[in-house]
Amino acid sequence: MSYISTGVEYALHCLLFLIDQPDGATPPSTRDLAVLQGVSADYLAKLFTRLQQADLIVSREGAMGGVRLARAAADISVLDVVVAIDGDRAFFDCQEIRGRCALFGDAPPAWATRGTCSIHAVMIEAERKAKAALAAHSLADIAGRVAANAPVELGTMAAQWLSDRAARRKPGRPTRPLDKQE
Amino acid sequence: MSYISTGVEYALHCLLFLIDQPDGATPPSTRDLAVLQGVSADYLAKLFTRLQQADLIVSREGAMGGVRLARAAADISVLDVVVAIDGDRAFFDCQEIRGRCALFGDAPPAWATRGTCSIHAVMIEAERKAKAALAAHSLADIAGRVAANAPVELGTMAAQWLSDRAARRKPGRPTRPLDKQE
DNA sequence: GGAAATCTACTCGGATACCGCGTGTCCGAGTTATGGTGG
DNA sequence: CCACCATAACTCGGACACGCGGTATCCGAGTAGATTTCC
Repeated sequence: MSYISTGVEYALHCLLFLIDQPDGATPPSTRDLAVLQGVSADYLAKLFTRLQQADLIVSREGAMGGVRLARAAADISVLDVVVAIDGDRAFFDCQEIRGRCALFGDAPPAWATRGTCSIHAVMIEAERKAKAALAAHSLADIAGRVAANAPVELGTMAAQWLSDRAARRKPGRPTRPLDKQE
Repeated sequence: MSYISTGVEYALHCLLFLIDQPDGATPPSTRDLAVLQGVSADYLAKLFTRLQQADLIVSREGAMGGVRLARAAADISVLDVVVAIDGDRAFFDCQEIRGRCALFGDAPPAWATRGTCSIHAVMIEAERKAKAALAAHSLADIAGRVAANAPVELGTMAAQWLSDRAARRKPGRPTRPLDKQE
């Protein structure tokens, strides 16, 4: 399976649309974002709770609630999102095979299990290189590259779509008496 | 799950013991290696067929057969082993979410799906960094680092163990007539 | 003494079982804004 | 006019179903060396 889950992909795509949201307006809901991206709303909601626990977003509960970036897009790295969604799962989990070597019988000598396994060390180094690459890109960076390849009206189109969708929410409309319904 | 399977770990540990095997002697069998490492023999055999398909080892079939490195340990990188065992599986498989965006309706415009996804590009870069790190280490490098942390007699102990084990193989001893059994 | 038969120990590859985990769904609980209702 | 209530739209989090793929086991087929047997 791939190292980076599709959950991370969903989250990143959605987070890009949270950039440049006006501060006062009602924030987009996770359902709005899910429909916008064509992904499962329930699943995305679960992903966003993890983003919230990692302090990448702040959420407002209740009607007219929603979600917004916790800090500037330039201060959220791709690695932040990966760790928030997938946890800091290991690139490679060492089974400590060196201790099981038949040369040692049942009791491996101390020098055999001291320090980190030489093979493991290589994997750790590769993992660090990969994570450094992920940490080097922020949400703002990616958004800039997306904008460079898209027509200028994309930003306003997205903002319009989200605000339309927010305006369509109608909390607290009790079911009208039947005689007054149209 | 982790990106690098435990199969790679098994293979690497075993390959280290194939370094410095004398050329003329009977090569170690995969079962020998499995016992030496305390690992499932059947599973390891399956792994070694993949190493053979990747031309990292050469195998000799039949009795007194076995396995040996196909080239110098300095010319086999960790990445070679990873690719041979796990295949070149993707770090991240892009679902092309950008094409599903509700802004586009059913027909995403050409500019939206042209080139590689900006998010995917970041992942590809991280993957290349990781693979470069894996490619930078050879079997010989690792063996050198293992030897540096172990007593000097480790090498001869391992060679002794393997040649003892090879000597114990007794192909072609037919079951003796009952009257001659002890 | 040499050829054939026999037996053992390999590699190779397919079939299959097990199981953890990523993906996705469903639902109840708690929270909050809105609109209607009654005093 | 104001307090209250019902309702809708959220977030949060647990429970659970499903399927894929890594790990592991088993077994038959083919191959090759060693030993015995037989001519």
